[in-house]
Amino acid sequence: MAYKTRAQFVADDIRHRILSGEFPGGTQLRQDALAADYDVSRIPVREALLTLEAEGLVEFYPHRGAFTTELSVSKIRELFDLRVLLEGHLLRQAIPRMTEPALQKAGQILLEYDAALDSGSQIDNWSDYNFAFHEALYRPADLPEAMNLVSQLNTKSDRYIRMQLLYTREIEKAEREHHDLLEFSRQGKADAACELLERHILEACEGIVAVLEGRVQASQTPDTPHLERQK
Amino acid sequence: MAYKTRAQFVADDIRHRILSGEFPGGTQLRQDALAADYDVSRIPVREALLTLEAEGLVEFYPHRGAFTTELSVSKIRELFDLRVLLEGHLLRQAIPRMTEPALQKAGQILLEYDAALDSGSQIDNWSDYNFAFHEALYRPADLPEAMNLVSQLNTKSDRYIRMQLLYTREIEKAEREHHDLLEFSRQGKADAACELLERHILEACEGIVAVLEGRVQASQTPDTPHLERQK
DNA sequence: TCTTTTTATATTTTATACAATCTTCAAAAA
DNA sequence: TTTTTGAAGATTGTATAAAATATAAAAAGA
Repeated sequence: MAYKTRAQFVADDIRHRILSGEFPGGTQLRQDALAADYDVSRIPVREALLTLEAEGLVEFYPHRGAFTTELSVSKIRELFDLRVLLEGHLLRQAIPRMTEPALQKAGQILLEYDAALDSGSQIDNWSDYNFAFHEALYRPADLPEAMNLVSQLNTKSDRYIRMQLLYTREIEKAEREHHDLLEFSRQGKADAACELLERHILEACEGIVAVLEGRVQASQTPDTPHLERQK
Repeated sequence: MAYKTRAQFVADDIRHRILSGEFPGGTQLRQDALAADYDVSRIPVREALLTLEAEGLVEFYPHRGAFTTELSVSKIRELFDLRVLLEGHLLRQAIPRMTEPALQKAGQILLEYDAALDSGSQIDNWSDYNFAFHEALYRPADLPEAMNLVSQLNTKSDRYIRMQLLYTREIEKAEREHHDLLEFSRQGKADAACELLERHILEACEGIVAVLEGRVQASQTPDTPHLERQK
């Protein structure tokens, strides 16, 4: 399937490369090199980078170029706290409005992934599945702006979630919790569901923080950001 | 003071023109015309429009151009509900961490605006003052990501806040509530402050909805969006 | 007359070329 | 030895020009 514009294609691909860890935090993204990579001029590359800047994955320094951003532990904690707040809000609005087709849809996504899980490591796809399930769960709330914010938060933290999954084997646990979450939702137990959701998110957060802090002393010091943070 | 790049200057100015109502929802923003306006080429204009797209003020339709977005009543309600959620979170975190200098700063902003209020209509500046005060109040929470989301929500709803202020005389009431908000914060009364904040935001929302629905039958039918909404 | 196809025009999107800015590295002065 | 200055090189930011795409208007067929 063809993309609408080259800028969009390039943006999607660079995003993937950042999220997959190919471009770690602090690396400079040279417009020339990327343009050559995709065999396009620098203009669509520039537009792609601007899009990614808006998503928080990239930061522009005037006349110095674009660099991938890096999140501190405190920022990661903040992002996950916000996820608790917003996703809790969404789930609480969604549960009373939950219809049978919506429940079916969410259940189907779970089953599909359960099957995929058995066939081997699917870390690359896990983020998408994860988000698809949560989205299906929140859809009945019919709050597109809130969903949009949640999506933003997910994009920003996605890199670190992947990293955690590479180091720990928490996918199965998350998957079990997803099943419980769906069951609570089916039964209309909003309080129990939200409580579980909060634990679900915060424990993932702590897992990431543990990996981050563990990795710092496991390998050498990680790449420091190439530039001092401005402002 | 000079801007860093032309694209940023153009983005700031177009944003202002959208928020001030010069470009109502649904108007097409032609790159040619804007480039001529600012006496620059179309590329910085394009980049500015991309920035504004990320902020939700503009939407691109591939090969058809950029159009200013328009919010439905339900979307406005959703935005203000999210403001309640996030700003409540921020205020609650901020109050226990409130220092004397922070309180002073917020108080100073209030006094400055009180003074400006007497000297005449300042609707154009009110949004900035309003945001500056709220920001000062939330700053002790030290949650930049949350502040960022709040800022986004404000930008999106700013047009409608201005509109309300043009039609109703609610500035004084909001100003009184700001003083009360600061007083509760000084006294460490988090519950009372958050409750007031919630009322403060939701009443503003209802004011906007009233104006929107009133205006529709006051003047003729407003400009319909030039394009059918896609997706 | 109505529908479908074709052509034309306007606008966006992308490529190429140029200008402005920043970084680097060496050389000179303190 | 350390600091500062300045020119070369590299990279970004912008302008102009060409290509691609969508809207509209016109023409052909049913």
